Amino acid sequence: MKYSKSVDEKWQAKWAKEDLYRFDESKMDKKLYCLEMFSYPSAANLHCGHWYNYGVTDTWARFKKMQGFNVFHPQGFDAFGLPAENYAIKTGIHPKDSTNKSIKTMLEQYKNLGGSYDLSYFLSTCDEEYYKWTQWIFLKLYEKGLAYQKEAPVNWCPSCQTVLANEQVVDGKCERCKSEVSQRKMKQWFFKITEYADELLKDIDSLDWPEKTKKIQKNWIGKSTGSLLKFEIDNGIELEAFTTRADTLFGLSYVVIAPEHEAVASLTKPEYKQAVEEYLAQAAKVKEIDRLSTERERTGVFTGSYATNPVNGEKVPVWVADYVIASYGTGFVMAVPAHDERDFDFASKYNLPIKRVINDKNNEPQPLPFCEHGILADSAEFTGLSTKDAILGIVEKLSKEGKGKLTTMFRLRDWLISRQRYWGAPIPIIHCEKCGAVAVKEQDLPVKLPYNVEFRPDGKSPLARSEEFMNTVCPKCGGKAHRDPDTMDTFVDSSWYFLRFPDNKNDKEAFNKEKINQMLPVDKYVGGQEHATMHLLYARFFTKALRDMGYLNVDEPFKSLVHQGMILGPDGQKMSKSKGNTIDPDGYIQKYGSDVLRMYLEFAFAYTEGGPWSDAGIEAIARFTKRIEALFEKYEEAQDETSEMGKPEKDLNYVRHASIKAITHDVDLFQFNTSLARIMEFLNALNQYMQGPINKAFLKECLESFVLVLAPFAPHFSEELWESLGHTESVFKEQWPAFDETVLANKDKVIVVQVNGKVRAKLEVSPDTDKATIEQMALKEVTSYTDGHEILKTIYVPNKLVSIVIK
RNA sequence: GCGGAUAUGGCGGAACUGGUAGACGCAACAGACUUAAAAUCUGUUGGGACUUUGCUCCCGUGCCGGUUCGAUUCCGGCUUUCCGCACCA
Repeated sequence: MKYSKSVDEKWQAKWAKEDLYRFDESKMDKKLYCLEMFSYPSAANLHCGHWYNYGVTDTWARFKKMQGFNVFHPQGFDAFGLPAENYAIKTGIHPKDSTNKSIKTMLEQYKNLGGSYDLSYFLSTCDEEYYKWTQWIFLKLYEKGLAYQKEAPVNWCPSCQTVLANEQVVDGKCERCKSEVSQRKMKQWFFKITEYADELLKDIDSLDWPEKTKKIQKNWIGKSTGSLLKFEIDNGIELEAFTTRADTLFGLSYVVIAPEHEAVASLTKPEYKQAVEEYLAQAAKVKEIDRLSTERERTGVFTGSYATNPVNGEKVPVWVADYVIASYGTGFVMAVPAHDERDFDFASKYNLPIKRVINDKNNEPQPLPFCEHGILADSAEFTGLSTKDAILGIVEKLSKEGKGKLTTMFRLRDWLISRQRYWGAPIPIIHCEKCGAVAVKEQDLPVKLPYNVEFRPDGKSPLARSEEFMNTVCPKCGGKAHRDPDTMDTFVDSSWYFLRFPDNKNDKEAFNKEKINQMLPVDKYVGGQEHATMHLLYARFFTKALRDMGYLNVDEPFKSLVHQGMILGPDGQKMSKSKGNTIDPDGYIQKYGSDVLRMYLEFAFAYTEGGPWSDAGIEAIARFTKRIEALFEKYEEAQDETSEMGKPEKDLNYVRHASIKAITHDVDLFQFNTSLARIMEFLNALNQYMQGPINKAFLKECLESFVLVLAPFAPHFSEELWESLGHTESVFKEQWPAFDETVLANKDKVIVVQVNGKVRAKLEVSPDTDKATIEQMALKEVTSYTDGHEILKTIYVPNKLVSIVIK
């Protein structure tokens, strides 16, 4: 037998014919939901990243199937999105046509990859049967007050001609096309994810996710505890400021309002109007990216107004400055130059007073600005208190007068979901002149995307130009009305697809409650870390919102999460067409077969790390498969020379069980590289055994164990080997092999003897030797080191070592 | 700036809860087979020392220090690279 691509094809056909990977909905007690983040349909071949994600995770899924789990392993497509639309603008090929064509070719390629998918659960987010329910969820969120429309400054990408969510802006640039994002005021739809900020934060701790991802998500939500303090302005209005350091209130020397704040005009005194207006105009011109820079010098102007310090009645000037962010907190802050770096710089520049009110923990004055916690100074009755106690004391005093309270603030903003583009799910809202924004009736869903549309983007959704689409009647009053021309962010589609998979054919509801409660959470979710603050956060939000609306009973969608690393070009650089260092997996499958590619990716890297592609590495795996073939050929020709279970048999049996144990442990943890290393060791032991007289029945048993542990790593190849051993059923119907602890325990142990921490001898002892005997043997072995020295103590670690400490 | 991760042979990477550092593989070298080469198989392979070439000794997991009988692993302080956040009050 020679493993090659034709072996792949043979078994792929058999699997399909047998429907081998069918999920059994009757055995829910053993269900295991294994999911890779679904992919975007692309016209190009699968790239290394796809193989690394889908191929390698498939090994885990197959392993679990052999362990007796009823594995649910679906496959689908995140089919809406900008690339298809941009492609349409360029070529004139309709997104629907190009997408469906891409899906077809990609499905064919997923087959080549040998994935154990049950395609009867297939879904594609651009299908009407799917986006109907995306729209339905929008309506539910709208009913619940979790979807709302507001006019707000939004991130505008001039190249994509659409608004972006905060999460899609990276360093002031569009995450997708890297164009500089500008600010525009527009009326847009938002999802109130901030309503769930607290729970989203709190539940992170319960997740089996990479610590780093949890940290990123926590930071993104960005909870900070502090207080809201009320400042009376001399024009009669009251403004609230958020601060984490209410203890510094006696050091207040001015307050600052953000330029975008609506109260700016009302509190600007006439004689300062010109200066303030000039400043606002100038601030508006500053590019978002510059404004984000911490290097930039802080600027501002005095408004002419004064605010009253709520704790002591002192009047302080009100300034406008763009170092205050309008969208965080209240857009209005108190400034304590002595104990805040920004305020210190600003006060120094504009000659504002700087008053020390915090000393260090030993109550010693420190150079300013001193931003740490400490002991209060010069703060009336609070002098001498610690920062912590002073915050409580001051806020308590203020709260009695209705001027302050403890609170929490989040960095997280609401999720802007409107997109001025065509290829997405239309927002199911109708705008009526009389009734305003009116929800489309549920029975009228889906709001279908019209096919005949002019794609040319001009800042408005292409749908806005489609008369056929736009013109409709108001569901409330029956009068003339028009549809919302925007579509939803594609992250909306992917925020619930894992809920649709288990019930993908349901035409009555988005998913059946009972079914989804049994199927969720996803037990193992595998995909890139770049989704830490977008997809993974949005999907959690949807799950919690749908739970609160009574559609399911799970708190978290993804119980356990794994991020695959990235496969780099052979030069160690990120693969990119412009660098010319891309690797096309297709050629390698043609040459070696898909199992070789899969095993190469598994063996060459730590899964969560990834690393540079190496032709020598894949060649090594090809040799590994050849060595296996050679072994099996040799076995077939071998004579049965002994029926004994002598030392060679016992040694091989030990390696066999030790390998099974190690592989079982490692695959479970996504440690494929070490798993394959153990399989190689097992192979080496088999080869060594075959050099002596052969007990053929025993050898066959060992070869069967070998094929069983190899099967998830090399599914096609293993089927072929399994068949060659005389089996007629698929190896994936077999149980994952068990290991025998007694075989492992009965092996002689090597005990290391250390003297003062250095290895000086090794003992080989039988497993039943007792501690006293081992210590005696150890002492005898190292007399040349211990002679003439006093032995202070002896440490014995069972099965491992004896450590002798001498003077 | 803040937060997190990372650092191990020529290379990819192992090392369970503090217990033989370098598993497994690549590359390299030597040998076998061959007229020869490729392929294959076998062996060696972290560095150094030697007036005992050894079941030898010393050094060695980014750097400096500490805890411990014993540290790649724990603690403190640096450095590198990568990542996240970044005027968040």
